[in-house]
Amino acid sequence: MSPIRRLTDQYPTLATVAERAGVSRQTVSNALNNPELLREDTLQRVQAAIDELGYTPNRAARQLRTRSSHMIGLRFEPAQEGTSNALMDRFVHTLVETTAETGHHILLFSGAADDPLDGYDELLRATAVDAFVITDTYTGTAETELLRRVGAPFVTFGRPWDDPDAAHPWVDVDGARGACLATEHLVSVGHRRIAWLGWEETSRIGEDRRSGWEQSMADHGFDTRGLGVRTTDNVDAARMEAHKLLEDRTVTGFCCASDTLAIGVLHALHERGLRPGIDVGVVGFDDSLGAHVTWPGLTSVRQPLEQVARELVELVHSVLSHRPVEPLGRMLEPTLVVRRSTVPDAPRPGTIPRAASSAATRG
Amino acid sequence: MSPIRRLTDQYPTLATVAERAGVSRQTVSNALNNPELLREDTLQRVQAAIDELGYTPNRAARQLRTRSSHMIGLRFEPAQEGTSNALMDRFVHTLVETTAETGHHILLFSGAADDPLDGYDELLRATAVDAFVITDTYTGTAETELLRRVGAPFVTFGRPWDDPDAAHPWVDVDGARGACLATEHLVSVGHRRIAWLGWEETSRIGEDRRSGWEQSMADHGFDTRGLGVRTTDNVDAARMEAHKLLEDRTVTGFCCASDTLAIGVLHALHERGLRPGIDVGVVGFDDSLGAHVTWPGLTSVRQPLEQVARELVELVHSVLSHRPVEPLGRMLEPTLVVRRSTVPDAPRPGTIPRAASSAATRG
DNA sequence: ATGAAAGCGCTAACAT
DNA sequence: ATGTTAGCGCTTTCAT
Repeated sequence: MSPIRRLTDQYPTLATVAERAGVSRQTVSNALNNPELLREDTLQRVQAAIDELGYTPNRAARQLRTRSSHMIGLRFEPAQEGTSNALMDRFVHTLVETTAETGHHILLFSGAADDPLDGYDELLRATAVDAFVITDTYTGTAETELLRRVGAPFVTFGRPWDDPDAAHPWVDVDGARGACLATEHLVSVGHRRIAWLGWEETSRIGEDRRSGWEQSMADHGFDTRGLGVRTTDNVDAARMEAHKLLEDRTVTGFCCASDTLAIGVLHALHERGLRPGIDVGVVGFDDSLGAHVTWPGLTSVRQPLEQVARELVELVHSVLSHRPVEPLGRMLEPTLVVRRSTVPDAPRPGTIPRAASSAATRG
Repeated sequence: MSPIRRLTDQYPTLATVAERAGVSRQTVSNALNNPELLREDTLQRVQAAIDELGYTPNRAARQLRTRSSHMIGLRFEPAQEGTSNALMDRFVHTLVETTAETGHHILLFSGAADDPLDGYDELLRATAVDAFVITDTYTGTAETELLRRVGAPFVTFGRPWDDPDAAHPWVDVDGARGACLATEHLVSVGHRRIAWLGWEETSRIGEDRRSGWEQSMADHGFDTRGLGVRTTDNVDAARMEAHKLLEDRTVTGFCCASDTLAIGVLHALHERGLRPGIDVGVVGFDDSLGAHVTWPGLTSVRQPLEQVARELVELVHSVLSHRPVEPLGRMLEPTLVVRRSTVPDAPRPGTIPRAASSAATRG
């Protein structure tokens, strides 16, 4: 239990501790950073002084000397009305916890919405961060090119889609595999005519996911003609596309690129008096809040965001310690969360849990 | 346009700029921090050198000297399975953007789940943050007491419920007013027998919201006996309570403490063949993702989280510059977002938007 | 209006 | 195994 100390006091410094322990400042520093250099009894004496005084090294001083801030930068995009990083949340949580294990912190920064590079350079020049975690690789390669050019350490959530020269470590989740899991699940509960409801063709991630459905269908020898539909990621757009597809009464399965689209399908089923999970099977992608609470519960592909975060942190540490990373990329497997939109007797929908923060609780 | 510079080079320092501009280091420092001290032509020469070299002051050095990190700490709670700070997201976004305007950044940290104080003290001793934003005031006053005791600057999202001695600035949203809005809305569309479905009595926020419903009902002279129910914040629990309430066929309105509870009510209506917005009106609280996408769209109380964030940042600046804050607390008004669960011809449910980050998009 | 000197708290390099 | 010296890049104070 460290003693209470007011901010207006000076916090203890190395010198304070050194005097208290009757050693030099350097010895205290060594006790912290190279304890194996100290004799056992000296170490204990120093440690006692540190505890008594409640000493914690001044980050600024350490950072100035070592040129390492122990900060990892994460750009938090400007919020747009209606957007939400609900999933990001699981990811960021784990990022914060994992980096904390090595005394690192996450520094959130923003940048001009129209400039993906804004913010990075300044933090580097100010030596405010040691490395970046980038989560926007699907938008293009602008950030990664910039950071490579200036030699800044970084890792990405997302494979380098369009950049064969990329040499940075990355972690990604296999979207095609996710769609494959979804399709196989629909087949296993008896569906044969399974539609794909996905994003526009310009979405790399969307096309990747779609390829999993195509592959699965082909493996079973099922015809996909007329069953693959692309639209905007919107409940109502999906609802309307679903109505069109459902005019073909043989269509009984929907594999969707997102929970939003899947929920649109559920709306269409509702309007037609079709029973989700009984008459028609629907699978979403994200395992978002909507999948948890929507009636009657939405089966969805879930990404291992926690594992993504942990592996990214591991990669950051490798990069910072100049350890070679081999292989450069790690592809993780999504899983399927089964609910009543495909299996009638699956558990009931759960909660929008009261989050740990009051902002969520009160919301 | 600043020149490209590799990390392996040294970044330019004050000395570099001074040499380039033919002045002393101090003059460059003044150009940055007290430009009014310089002669116009000197200032321009220095500014030109800064631009040419792409100079940005080293944060560590500045921080060591000024004892100000320009960091604001925000504790990000450990993630628990199934929890989500979906709403936090809007809040944090705005926090990041607003603090950026004055060159501040948000530092995310974690702490042991079982110790609300963990993490704060260490950041203070390390002089890693200038101030904290606390979002957990409903859990108790442990953090605020600690920070007050050590004299650390902080502001809170949430009024100091149990702490008459609190002297810190805060911003909160009037939950009672939100429930009042919801109740009045239900009355305005013709409901008279309006039930309250809320949290357990131990929840201060829950009781505050409930009081708004009670007040509104009383103002209209409506009887609330048997209509106020408390349960856990869970879709299924709410579904079952709703069924009980709906056995009284005169009950046609539900005012809920959360979207989760409201969605549970919608499930119950569905199971009874009752039409939301036509036979029964339902209002949630949060305007969460679930409210956006759930069928047929959920009317919900929305908190001005963006404004909360902006006001908190303003308060932080006041505290840091020792400006007196008067009044200490600011209570903001929620608004009502009307959807089809109360008004049949309201706009259709929208999207779970693809967020700006790939983590969300891919999720 | 500009410059010189000192020092924030730490650690790397070297000396003992 | 421990101590001494120097200096990271900046701003504050004081001198010019």
